[in-house]
Amino acid sequence: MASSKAKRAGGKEKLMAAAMELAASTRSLASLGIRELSRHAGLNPNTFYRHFDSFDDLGLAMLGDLGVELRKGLREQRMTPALAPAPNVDDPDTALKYAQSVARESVRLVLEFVQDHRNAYIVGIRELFGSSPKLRAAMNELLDDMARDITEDIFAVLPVDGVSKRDLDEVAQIIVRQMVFFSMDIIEHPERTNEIHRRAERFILLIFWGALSAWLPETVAETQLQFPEI
Amino acid sequence: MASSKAKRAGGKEKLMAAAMELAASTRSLASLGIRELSRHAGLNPNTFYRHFDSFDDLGLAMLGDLGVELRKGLREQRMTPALAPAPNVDDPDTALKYAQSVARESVRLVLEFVQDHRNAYIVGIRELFGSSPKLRAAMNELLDDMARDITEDIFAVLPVDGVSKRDLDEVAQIIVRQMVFFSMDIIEHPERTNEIHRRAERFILLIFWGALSAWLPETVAETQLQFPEI
DNA sequence: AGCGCGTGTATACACTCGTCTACCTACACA
DNA sequence: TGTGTAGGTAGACGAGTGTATACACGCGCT
Repeated sequence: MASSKAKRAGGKEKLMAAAMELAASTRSLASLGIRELSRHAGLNPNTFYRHFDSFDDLGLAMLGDLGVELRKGLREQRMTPALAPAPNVDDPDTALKYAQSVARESVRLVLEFVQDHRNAYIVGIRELFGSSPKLRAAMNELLDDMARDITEDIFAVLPVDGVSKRDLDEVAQIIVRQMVFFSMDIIEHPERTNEIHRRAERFILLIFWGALSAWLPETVAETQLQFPEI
Repeated sequence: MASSKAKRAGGKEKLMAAAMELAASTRSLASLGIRELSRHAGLNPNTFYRHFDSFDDLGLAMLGDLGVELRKGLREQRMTPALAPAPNVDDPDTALKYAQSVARESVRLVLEFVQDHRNAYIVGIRELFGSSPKLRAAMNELLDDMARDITEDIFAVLPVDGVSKRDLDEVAQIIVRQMVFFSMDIIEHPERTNEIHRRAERFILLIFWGALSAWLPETVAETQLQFPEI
């Protein structure tokens, strides 16, 4: 890779990087011009055709990259500090503290990732509701995959009886989708980071609280659990 | 209005209608061309300049229209059938049924509105995450206003002690935002209408269930309320 | 009657766009 | 050593773009 003459030095990557910059700061992916893009990448317009058939093509490549990086980044850090000590689910107090720390840790993880990959995220979210059906579908799939990741992780750690994977997945999807909004909030208002983290944590605990009360009412009734103040 | 010669016949409205069609079916608002737009509206390109300074201008006008129509449509139907009989909040069973019918009615209302205003919704949601900061801000404001509407309505009907308006507003915002996704789901998959309605209802009940258990735990503990099967 | 103004049109100019054809160069491999 | 091929460039074409200037019509004034 990377020859001495700086010739074969990955025009594809340059194009994708340029596309990310332009799409994040200026407009949607589909509305970029081939010439504008190549100009920004310091390449000849025709080079685009060497690597991509269309802008959907380029978009799919970018979302693919974002997806693997995101899921990898989240997965590899998921089973760490907060989750390492397998909790005693029967003791309500530790279970609550455990859930709270997991929520806090997960929120921190995602939102920091967002800020570290600002441009990629902007493009991704934009295309989630953008004009290209292919990109919309790809982005939706990515979100659903993330939800499934969450579900599996939870199931692996807490194989709760009486809660179907299907129900859990529905909740996970709700969370992932809501995080899209929180991500956008933090991108647009980085100065409100603390508030946004707090709201995201509250939301997650709230929905799990609802799920717990709905699915395992006797557990909640028996133990006088108190929703934490956050 | 509307002269005999069909001359002064509202080019502004024609342009906005054409913009809605094009933006919904083809691409984002900002990437429309003036010529393309006017052509689609059957007007001369320069006519655009008579009415709008920029595409942001046009977008703001469209979102403004969508906003008043949406909020009006929802408000005027809010205090109807399901809510008319003021419920007995102290009787858990009727309270639950009440909440359930409100949720179902609200979901139906919103999602039917979405399907009746498909194009407007597509444009609105697209610009919510689009490239124009002004339009993003306007759309976010619209959502927050809707959340405030909900909060006020709930407070008017159920002035629950021990629950702050601020907390309730946070939940309302979560709901409104999640409904954006459900709206998109129903636009993209109208054949799954029933499933999507069910999921939306479940979500709303779930989050309220969580809020109830979190804020008023004794109420839930005292009465053996059961989360409904839906 | 005369005038101003809001609205819509016609034409023209300079520019950018996507894409086609042709050419160049470095590497892989036989 | 020769050759095929992937990656990158150059130039040109016609079509479409934003917008400026100038013109046309109808209404509400005074």
